[in-house]
Amino acid sequence: MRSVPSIVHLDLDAFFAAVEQRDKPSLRGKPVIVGGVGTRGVVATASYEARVFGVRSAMRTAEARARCPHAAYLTGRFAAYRITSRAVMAVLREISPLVEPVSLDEAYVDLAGDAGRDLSAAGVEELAAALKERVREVTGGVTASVGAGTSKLVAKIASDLRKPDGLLVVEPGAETDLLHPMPVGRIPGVGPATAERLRRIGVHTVGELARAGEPDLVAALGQAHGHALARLAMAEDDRAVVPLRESKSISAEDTFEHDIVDPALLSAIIDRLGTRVCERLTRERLSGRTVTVKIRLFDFTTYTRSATLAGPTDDVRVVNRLARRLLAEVDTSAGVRLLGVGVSGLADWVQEDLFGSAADVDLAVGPRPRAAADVDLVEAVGRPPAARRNPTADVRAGPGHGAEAGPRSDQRVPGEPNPPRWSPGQDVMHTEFGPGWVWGAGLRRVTVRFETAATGPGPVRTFATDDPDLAPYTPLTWDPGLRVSPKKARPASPAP
DNA sequence: TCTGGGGTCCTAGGACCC
DNA sequence: TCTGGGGTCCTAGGACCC
Repeated sequence: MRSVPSIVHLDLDAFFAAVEQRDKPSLRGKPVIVGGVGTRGVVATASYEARVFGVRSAMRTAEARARCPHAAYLTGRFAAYRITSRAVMAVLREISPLVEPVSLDEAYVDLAGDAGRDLSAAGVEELAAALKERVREVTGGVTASVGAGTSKLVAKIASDLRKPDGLLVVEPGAETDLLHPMPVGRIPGVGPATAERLRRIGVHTVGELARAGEPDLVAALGQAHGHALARLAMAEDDRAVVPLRESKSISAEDTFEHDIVDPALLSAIIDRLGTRVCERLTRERLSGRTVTVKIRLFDFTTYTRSATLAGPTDDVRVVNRLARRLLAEVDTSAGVRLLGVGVSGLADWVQEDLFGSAADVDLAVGPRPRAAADVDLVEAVGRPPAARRNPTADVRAGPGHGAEAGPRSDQRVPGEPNPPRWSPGQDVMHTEFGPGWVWGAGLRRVTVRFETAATGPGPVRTFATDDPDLAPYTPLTWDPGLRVSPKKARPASPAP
């Protein structure tokens, strides 16, 4: 927790609905509801005029229609929201480079770091008031609620308290007086399930939460959640404002107007969803190893099935084939309400499929080949730019980093002992398995020397990427019985 | 006419490795 | 041959957020 209220939280009021009212003057002053308009739709955003009738986010659209039949019901125009959001984020970055967008309509700003700034409560309030005015200008009239305080928690709660179009700076030292009377559900991260568990141990307010012992909270909520809430209740929150968050998964899902039984149709939908995901992967220059299929049945029971490839891919054929296989693991004969496809385990480099085919990759489901650090790399060249996701590879690093070699997971024989590993000081690694991988995250060129028992010193092969910016993930095949020579026995560097 | 779509983080158990 | 602890990876599900 800081000594000055230098964290600002900005929240655009009823954002989607506000953009609609801005673009269609006839909607101004009227209830506007943005969300799914079908029979299974839910409300994404309700304008304040609609909230008067009790319409809320996440409410079924059918119920919203019952409460507020005269409202305008609109599906989202996300391109417009995105453009408006970008303009707001740009305004925030004029104030400080430390801007963390939480969603299209929400962001934190860290004012610390600018030594010359007046970070007194009065100074921050003046800045926030000017900020609200700038946001209104650049968005064409969309209003924002702004909170500021000594932590993310306090800034967020402050902006919540003054919605809509409000401003609150919480003075340092006043945090617990503000928080303690509140119901626990006001703390972000405390939803219905957590609130119920807390109620059962007699905790209803943040003050009671602060007085509860951490051991009791951990027992009721688990280690991470219990510990985090015990701290938040005492306004202890040192979470940083993180300007750049890397995405961890990309997914697409669809709820159907009517439940689907036809397997061929389900398969076709899986393909469509997988294609959507891969298009995004490609556009964002990402690839991923884990494919997940989500299946919601007619009765809302929900299954996920996932499988992890030996190497990352953004290949729509690979993703779709695997997704269809995962779909087949679940009995869908009674009707499917929702299907989803996701890819996680993201890397920001694309597999260079130099020696394999998509079909090979598809087969290579299973854990990534385990590390055999210090494998016989004759030479490894290339360090990725610091900005890239994969940190600099250290060829001599331990498991999980740098160069690895091992059998392809799909080539392992269950029950058989694991293949030999390379260890420092070892002269020769005998490989008795078939096809193998050499993997060098962050490397651009990898040279491997082979030596066979039969032929003596064997071929030297170099694997490289075309794009100097990319790391290779190079599946290569070597012959059973091949021996690999150690680094210390290497000859002069071979030409690539 | 019950319950969206895009995400993140956590837990727990099993496999496997050292 | 047995025992065991710690760590990582993978899978499935759940809570939560906007």
